[in-house]
Amino acid sequence: MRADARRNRERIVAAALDLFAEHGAGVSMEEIAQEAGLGVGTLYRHFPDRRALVEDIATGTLTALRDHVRAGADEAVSRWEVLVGVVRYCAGQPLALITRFSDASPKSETRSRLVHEIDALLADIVEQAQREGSVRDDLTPGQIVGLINVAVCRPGARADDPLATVILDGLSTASTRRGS
Amino acid sequence: MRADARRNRERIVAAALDLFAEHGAGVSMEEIAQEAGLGVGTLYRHFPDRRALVEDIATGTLTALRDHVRAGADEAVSRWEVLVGVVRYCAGQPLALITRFSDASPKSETRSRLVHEIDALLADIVEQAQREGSVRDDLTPGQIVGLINVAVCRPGARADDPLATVILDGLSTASTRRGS
Amino acid sequence: MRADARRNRERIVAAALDLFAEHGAGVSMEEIAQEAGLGVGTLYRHFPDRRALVEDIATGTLTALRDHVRAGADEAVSRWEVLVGVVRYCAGQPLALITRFSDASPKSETRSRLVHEIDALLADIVEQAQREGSVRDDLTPGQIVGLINVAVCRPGARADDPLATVILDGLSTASTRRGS
Amino acid sequence: MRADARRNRERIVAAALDLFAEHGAGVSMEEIAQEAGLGVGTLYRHFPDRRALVEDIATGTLTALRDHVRAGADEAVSRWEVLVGVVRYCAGQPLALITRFSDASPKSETRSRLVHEIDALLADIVEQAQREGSVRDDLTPGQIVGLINVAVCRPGARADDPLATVILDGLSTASTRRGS
DNA sequence: AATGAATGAGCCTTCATTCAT
DNA sequence: AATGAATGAAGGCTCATTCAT
Repeated sequence: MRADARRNRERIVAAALDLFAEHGAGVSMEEIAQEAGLGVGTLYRHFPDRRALVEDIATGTLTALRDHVRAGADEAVSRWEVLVGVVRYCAGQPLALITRFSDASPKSETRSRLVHEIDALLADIVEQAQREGSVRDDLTPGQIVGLINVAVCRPGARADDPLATVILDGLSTASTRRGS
Repeated sequence: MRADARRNRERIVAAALDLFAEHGAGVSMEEIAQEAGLGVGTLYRHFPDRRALVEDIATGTLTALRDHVRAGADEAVSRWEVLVGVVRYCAGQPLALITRFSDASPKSETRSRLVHEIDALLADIVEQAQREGSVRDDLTPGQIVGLINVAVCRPGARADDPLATVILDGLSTASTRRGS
Repeated sequence: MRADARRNRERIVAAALDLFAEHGAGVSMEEIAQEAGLGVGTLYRHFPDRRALVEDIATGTLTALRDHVRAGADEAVSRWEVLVGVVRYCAGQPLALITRFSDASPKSETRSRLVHEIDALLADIVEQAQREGSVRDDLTPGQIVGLINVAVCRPGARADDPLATVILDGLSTASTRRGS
Repeated sequence: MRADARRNRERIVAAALDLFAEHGAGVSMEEIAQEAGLGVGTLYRHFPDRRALVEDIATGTLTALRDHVRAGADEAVSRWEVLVGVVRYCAGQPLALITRFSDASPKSETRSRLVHEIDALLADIVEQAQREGSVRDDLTPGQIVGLINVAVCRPGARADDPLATVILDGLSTASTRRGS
């Protein structure tokens, strides 16, 4: 039964992820439970609170992102490729959630820490990319990380989002735009 | 009497604007009425519905923005200055509201129309700016408008927002960055 | 409408009093509202909380009792008559409430204070009664007050409750019982 | 296996007794099971119902009391001593339970029968005590039993409860109080 | 037989909306 | 026309009870 419980937990998270992504943070616990094919009680057995559920999803999403960035940082490819990989990864996720949630709940300690970790990792990568000459160096790494966040952490962001493309393109030194 | 009514309506809108900007979209009708110094009944005399109130605020904000952009377009200054003016104007508004509302309600016809109008006006200005040589032309006007929107229509955006600065700077041909 | 509101508040208290007395403290807010012929919302307009309602009832009942005891203390009759009057008064009330509530909620400051006030008033009266010779003096006033409380503050206590009679009788020096 | 089952049943009853006595009747089945070191399922194997559990506890407590009273009645000591023994016995039990439960559930047939049996036994003893001259005879045995119940069946009653002492003392003819 | 996960009715509470004054 | 009291649907959460393992 441990297996069953775990599966149910996963179902809940998946359902919540879907519903939040599609209908915003206003979705009711009942709806989430229903989408997961379970009773409310089960949902509350796994998460003591609505906040706990939201927190778990946000934390989970952010942790996965952090781990992805870390993994990317360790790969033996150019820093530029790493950055592009991160953007692509984010675009494949319903990261919109993170943005949406940040209004509602008072962002836990854990969540803030994760966000900072991710930003720090990204800033490192950007800095190295600047040194390797693939990213323009007239902006600070912090500014560039800000741009990446905006490009990627918006509701509705997608892999082929023109905005992401534009921003990435605008950061690259490889760009041959501009008469020059 | 008519004057009184108008004043009440304005008070309501102002109160709602303040509260939404400060405490998010969760504010109750009662709170809004109270902030306006009125009873709920009076609020409902002016707005049949919560949706109507929100819609009115969003529409009003967007209409003002459109008018501002139009007025800017008619001024005899460089298109670049017009763009900078638009960004500054937006930054002074609690435009965050627009973003916040866009999640909740299913954006009315009117609202979509206004957004399109604004984007079209901006695109025109951008195109002219590209012709006058003040904005880089390796991006389509549409892409650039997208960037401007992102820079400006986020919760918490401000006039001195580094991101806005960065994006504007990135769009300008005047920039001396990049060895060139 | 002020009048209406007041009447509704009174209806709520009366309904709660009835239901608590009859079915115990487990009665739901919905049931209370229904008994009062009102919607739940109205109940919550008058009492922010279940606790607030319970507290209000308990406090009201105890305040009335205290005032009654005080008034009795000021009357120019024998202290014995005052005691009998108090017992009769209590027996006419659904004082059972007080007892029942004392388990459930963590008895507020106000409530404790009222209980102490009442006990102190009664102890004074008892002491004077002992001096006037109408109450046996081989028990301390405190013990006697304890007996009175028990006689009177039980679920189901009534004016003609034999137990109250017995205890009063047992306290009186007038009793000619006991062969002597 | 049978032994195991019996032990579990006893654990459940003991746990419930403890928790009810300490935290009131609001304790959940889950908590009881946990206190007993068992799963809820096991609890429900032994008691089909919450009512069944409560009933069992009440019945058990009352049966034990009845047996104790019967045993006392058969002893070759003065009836007065028997009465004192009963009061002491009760005071050692969390008899408060009985009182608390009497509000909630509609007291079963069995329970009413036991209460009547006990009262009848006590009334007999009191009557004999009156004949033996140790208990005042200006009250009916029924009234005296009522007093004893009140002295003893209250939440928080203890062996050295001043009220019990006072009442017992008040019933005794041995008392030297009152000038006489 | 024991376990604890799942269930869902029911409770407390909030808030958009209506309506009597 | 303004007010704020009344309404009740709906949401979050608990807990007695059932059931799969």
